[in-house]
Amino acid sequence: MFRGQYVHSISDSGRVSIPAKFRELLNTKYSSTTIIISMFENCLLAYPIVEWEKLEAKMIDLPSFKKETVDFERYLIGNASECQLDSEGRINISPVFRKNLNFKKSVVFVGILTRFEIWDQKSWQKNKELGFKKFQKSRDHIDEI
Amino acid sequence: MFRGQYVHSISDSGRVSIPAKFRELLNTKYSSTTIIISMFENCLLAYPIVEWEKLEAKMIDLPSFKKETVDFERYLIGNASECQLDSEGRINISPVFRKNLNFKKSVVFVGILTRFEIWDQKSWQKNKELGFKKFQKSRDHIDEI
DNA sequence: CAGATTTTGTCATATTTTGGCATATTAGGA
DNA sequence: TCCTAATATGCCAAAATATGACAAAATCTG
Repeated sequence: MFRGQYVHSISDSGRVSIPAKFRELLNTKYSSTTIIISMFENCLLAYPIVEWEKLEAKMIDLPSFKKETVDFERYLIGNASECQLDSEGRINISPVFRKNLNFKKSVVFVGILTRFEIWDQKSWQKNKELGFKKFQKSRDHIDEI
Repeated sequence: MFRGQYVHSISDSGRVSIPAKFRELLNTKYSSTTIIISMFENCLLAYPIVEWEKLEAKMIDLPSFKKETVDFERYLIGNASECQLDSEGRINISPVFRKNLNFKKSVVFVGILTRFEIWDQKSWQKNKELGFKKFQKSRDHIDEI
């Protein structure tokens, strides 16, 4: 499972290395270093190809013409792009993504079970206190755990 | 069961040894010295991998994109990291954790049944009086015991 | 098509993490 | 209270990791 936070620096050309722990998981559990990256709220969302395909399979079953489905799919699929890790475990993040999310010098990788997020470090910091408050609030709704 | 308090010192690189009593429990009851640590309010939360996976199994069934789920998982899993005790019974605590929780020289291990907490010694001292007040208040809400 | 610019692959190196040993410290028993 | 065994921790060498540099390849532009 993807877990934890890692801060990496990103080059001017948008190159960044994926945390070793995540690479290992891709190699062992997923036997593939191909990932799909798409936009999410203030961050990028990255899935191992296998997990992404599960997601697509579920999306295909959503009611095609429902407004919410169209909006959801257009955003998530429309922004998706496939990446291959290179021999050093790095990927390139396109100028479009970097511009939209304000990626500057450092980014934060955040592992969340079957996927991971990529944040600009400053945005992540800003979201931190908010994140904790949100967590506190969410706890009341997560009665099952 | 994890019980009791132990004060240990933490190296500049974030290395700290787990109390022998806890290690013994991991070996005997859990047959694994892999633990997951995550941030919680003012301290780290540590679970034997088996106990943690019970939590994750529940989390994986939550609706992935719902706001409450994202907030909850981003915080709890995003802050989690897997640790293998080394041959000397030590783990590393990442710079992110140490910074957030203000871990200085000494930390306190606090055993709580199926998990244990790790506090910065000073924060632990500070929270002591507060802790008693909170305990007093909580008593009225614990109906099951 | 030629030159300029960007992307990619490879190597080198600084930094961090890990493993193992040796010593200091603590706890428990006689 | 002292002795012994267990435990914690400092230290150093070895390995892994992140990232900067640069040349080769690919792509874009006029």
